[in-house]
Amino acid sequence: MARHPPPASQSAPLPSSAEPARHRSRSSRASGRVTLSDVAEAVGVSPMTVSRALRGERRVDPALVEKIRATAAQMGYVPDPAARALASQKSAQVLVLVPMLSNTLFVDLIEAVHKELFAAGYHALIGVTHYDRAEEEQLLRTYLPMRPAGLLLTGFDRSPAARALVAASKVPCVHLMELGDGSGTPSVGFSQADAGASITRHLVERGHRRIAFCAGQLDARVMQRATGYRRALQEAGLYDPSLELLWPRPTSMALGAELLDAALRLEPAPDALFFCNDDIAQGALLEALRRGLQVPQRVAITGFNDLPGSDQMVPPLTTIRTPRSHIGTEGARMLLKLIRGEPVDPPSMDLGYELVVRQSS
Amino acid sequence: MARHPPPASQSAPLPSSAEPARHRSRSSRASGRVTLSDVAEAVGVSPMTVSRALRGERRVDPALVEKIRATAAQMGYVPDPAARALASQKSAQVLVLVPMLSNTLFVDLIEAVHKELFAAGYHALIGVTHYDRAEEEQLLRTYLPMRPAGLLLTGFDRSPAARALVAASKVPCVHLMELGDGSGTPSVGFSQADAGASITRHLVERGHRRIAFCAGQLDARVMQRATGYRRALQEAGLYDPSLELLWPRPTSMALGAELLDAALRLEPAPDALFFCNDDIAQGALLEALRRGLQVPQRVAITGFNDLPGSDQMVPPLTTIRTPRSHIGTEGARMLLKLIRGEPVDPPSMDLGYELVVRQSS
DNA sequence: CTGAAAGCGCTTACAG
DNA sequence: CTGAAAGCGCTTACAG
Repeated sequence: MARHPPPASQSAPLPSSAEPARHRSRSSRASGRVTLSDVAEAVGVSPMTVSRALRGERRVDPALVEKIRATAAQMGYVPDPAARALASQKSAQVLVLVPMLSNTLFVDLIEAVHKELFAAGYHALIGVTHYDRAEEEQLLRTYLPMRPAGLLLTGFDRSPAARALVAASKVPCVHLMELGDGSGTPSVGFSQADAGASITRHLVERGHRRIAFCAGQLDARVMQRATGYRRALQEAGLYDPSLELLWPRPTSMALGAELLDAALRLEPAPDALFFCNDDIAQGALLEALRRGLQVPQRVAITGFNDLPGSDQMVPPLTTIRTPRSHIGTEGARMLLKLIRGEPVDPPSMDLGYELVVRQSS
Repeated sequence: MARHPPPASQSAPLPSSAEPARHRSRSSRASGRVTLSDVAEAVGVSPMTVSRALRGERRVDPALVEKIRATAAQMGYVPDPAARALASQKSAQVLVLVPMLSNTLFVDLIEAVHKELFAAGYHALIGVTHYDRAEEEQLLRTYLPMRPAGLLLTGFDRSPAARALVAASKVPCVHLMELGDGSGTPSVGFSQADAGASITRHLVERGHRRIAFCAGQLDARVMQRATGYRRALQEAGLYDPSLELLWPRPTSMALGAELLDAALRLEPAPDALFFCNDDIAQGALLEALRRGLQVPQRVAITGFNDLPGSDQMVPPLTTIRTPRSHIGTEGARMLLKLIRGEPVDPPSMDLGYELVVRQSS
């Protein structure tokens, strides 16, 4: 093991920061990679000490740490994530599963998650389930063997097999967007049902009496909003099941136009439409424009989520602003705590929502 | 190494597919993980043979392969990606860097890339640069040490340091969305300049004489579209630099409204506006609606990319449909070839674009 | 077609 | 505060 020539790099000029560190030919590795041992040899200590120093572990002489840090930087040493993962039995990756990226809601969520995680030295590995239980299961089967440090899942609706995979992996996991059932499962979100009830009540207060619920996608959260809608209308004595348009098709602006059309054909016609998501509400608003239908005079329209463009609509859309960025940040923080073995006292964190009244209602 | 009790799992019932395979207590590993050696022992061959059989390498007795496959499946064996990466010096991850996820253009790109890569056994590791060279550099510094099998980058505009990192890593790399400079750099995209010229010419043919170019973000591809715009107007003898509104701010529907306002204040006023992206064009269309400004009679409006909603606008937006899904698919395929060491004969693949004429022009 | 040996680059666990 | 030993779970390269 002593076939290295004496280290010469210490007197070498520092590489320009604009260039990647050159690989040293003095390395014994065929890969040309600078390893922990290379650094250890250059400094004249054991690899273990370098490992400790670089990871900021206690119990290393501060002066030595400084020297090791400097030498490592100068030599362009970068830890090998694969080796680290293999030795420590865990990676720096956090698996983040969302239903869809075309809904900007989840883009906001991911951006916030990434930012928080990256700052803590973790990487977000993003998986998209397309609202498909089988796909989610496959993603878990594929990525769980990578020993992610943590797991961030959207909601609670998944297959028993998926649940079992997560449980068996013992990887710390936080659920986002919804609140748990109080059983102590870590989650960060808000009450989708309460939010649905809130915007429905707003419509009732505005004097509307025949309020339809127009939905596409029909995922778990949409159905929770429907629950809130029902609750609010029942309380007001205005509930009529024939006013629920629950279409399983994926949402889009075009679907919103179709839903508006269908809703207006109901007899007697509704005087207000609660769309389960802003994209279909926007589509409905544009369809109303095309038809010359006055909103909200002829029919009020509301959405959910406050997505980009909703404030630009004609008229601007009344909606529920959901705290997805905040959820991403707090969800990541909670996960980080779990990863570190710290306690999370309220395992379920309610971040609320906000009714944004604009001119469409 | 002979401290295992005799394998009993062969007669054990197959685990229900709805449950993850249980960890065998007979494993010598503290991690409880089923390893290659466990499978080898159960079958009665060497770990090397199991490794070869499971990877589908030639030169293994077909009958043995079958037996190994079955036993591995029954035992719930899953290869450890970290160990594999460490031993083979490369991972199954492909690093995909895009500027922004809030532009659905890149979501479509990523979806297509993921699908193609996943089917080939690779995983897309997504990084978002936010149109920031420093961020891109940092992502490369962070993820390149993971030894990704390949690299998928958006465009060619990056810092010299980023280029150097990519080159030094020797990781196969394909550039997406733009075409190369003909120097043989692998790329899949289309000519942004030609597309910009094409839609400009369309406006000229419609009889417009004062055609403004309204842009936000001003990334490399936007500026290439501007180049095409200029070229087309110069050819028509209609070029006027004062008609170029180049705003560096990030695009949004609200910015589109502002750009419309600014464009209409030009003197003499333009009769057509070419927006560099559909989101700002949509914003402009809505602002025109608010002002009661007739489109296209008073002013024609066109966009770029054909994003969701453009066909729903009032009036529907004339735009350029860009083949991002196709680019994602073909880009991933080209990368897969490079990874396998196969030749890619035209290293630059032009997938074209399509002028979509609707009612806004 | 199959296997024994060595090693990938780290960290864990145990000593001192 | 520091280090020698062993091992994480695979694959490469060399034999046969």
